[in-house]
Amino acid sequence: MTGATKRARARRGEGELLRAEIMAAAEKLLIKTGDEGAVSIRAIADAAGVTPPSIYLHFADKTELLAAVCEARFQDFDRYLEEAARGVDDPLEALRARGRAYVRFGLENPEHYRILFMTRPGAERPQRELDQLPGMTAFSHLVEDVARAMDAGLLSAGDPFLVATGLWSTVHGITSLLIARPDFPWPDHDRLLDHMLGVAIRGLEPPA
Amino acid sequence: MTGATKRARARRGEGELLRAEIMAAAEKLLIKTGDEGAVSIRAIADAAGVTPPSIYLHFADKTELLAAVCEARFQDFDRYLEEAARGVDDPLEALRARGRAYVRFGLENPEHYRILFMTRPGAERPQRELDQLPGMTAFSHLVEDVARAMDAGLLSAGDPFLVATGLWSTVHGITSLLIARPDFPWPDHDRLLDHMLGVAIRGLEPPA
DNA sequence: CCGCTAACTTATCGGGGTTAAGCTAGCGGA
DNA sequence: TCCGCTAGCTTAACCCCGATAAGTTAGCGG
Repeated sequence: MTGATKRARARRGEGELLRAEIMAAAEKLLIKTGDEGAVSIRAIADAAGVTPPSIYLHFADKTELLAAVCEARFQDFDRYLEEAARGVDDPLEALRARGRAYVRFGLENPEHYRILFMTRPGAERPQRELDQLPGMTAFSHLVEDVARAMDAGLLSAGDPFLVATGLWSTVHGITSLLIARPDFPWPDHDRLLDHMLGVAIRGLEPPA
Repeated sequence: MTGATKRARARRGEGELLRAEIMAAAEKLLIKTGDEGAVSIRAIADAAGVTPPSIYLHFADKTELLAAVCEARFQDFDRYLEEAARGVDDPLEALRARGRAYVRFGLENPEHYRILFMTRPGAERPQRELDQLPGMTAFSHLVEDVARAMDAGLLSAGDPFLVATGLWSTVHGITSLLIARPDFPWPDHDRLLDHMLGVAIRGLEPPA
């Protein structure tokens, strides 16, 4: 099954064009099949109208390709969360909006989410600089928001990094479980999420 | 690299012996390598002193084998959690102990945990009966504990199933993130976990 | 001693990631 | 105009994988 017509060779100096076309083909396959396993080097090459070894002219190996695809998608992540929190005055409501957006984004891009946040980075992926980690700017914004809420006295004072890490773990927990175990008899997703966000924020509020 | 000496054929009527030996070999490989990808049918067969097709006399396919291995390990799960909660009088402290034990078990069996709770069940694994899901008895015990704490007035009244699901998501969140993203600059694990359990329980307590 | 069958093995298929080596279009220069 | 060089690919191959069809062998019942 040859997917695309054979691609014409790029002109001199435009070899990088193929890189983008490979990523686009991989992205399309990843979304269409929703299964990392179905996104093979051969299938990607076929969809891009190219032979498999061509891919290695632009990516060291398959994991690097998939990482590039997922990270590209997750560059929208921070923007998406900021958008959701924008215009929400109450800092606690902003945190809630951010959490809801996080889960929504994960469920709308389940395979990207799975690859980035639910698989162990093999020994191949070297230790990356902290601020290079995908989603790190989004996390920084979360820490800032938590700190703001603490300063405003809406959350009890404490370590903003610790609290933000806990909130991240919480929204990741529900996101990843919904992705990994769709067969579980989940309560209504919004009801569960609102419950969890309510519990988390109530647990963080200063004692009355 | 031939791993084990060639295994002697089982005697008549004892064919089931091989099933256990295959699972033992797979379990050993899974723990030693810590990588599902390294646990190939061929490697398992080699370690068991058998040829690859023999495995298919006892398991329909590879996922069934790995599922059997992981579920066997997780039969200890419920016992492990109950043990941790036993003898703790305060129901809230019992919940805490249960949560801590959950995370500990996951981190002690990361690859088992990953396979069972961090991968999408493919279309191959059919919808299982609810009470056949691995870890389901452990979850039932959690629901009961939550209901008891509500009855005792230690948690505000509500839907025990919803609350238990939220607690599960919370401990799963920290467990799975610690497994999937060891490169993140985590706070001390115990500190983070205690913080999260504290927040969750405080958020569930009846208003003072 | 024969035959049946449980408990395997041999041989093979199609597909995967990856690499070494070859080909070719087209630009720079003479 | 033609040559050579090299960017941008392809051809061919290797070794691994999961899985299956068909064959073999050991040992018990008669």
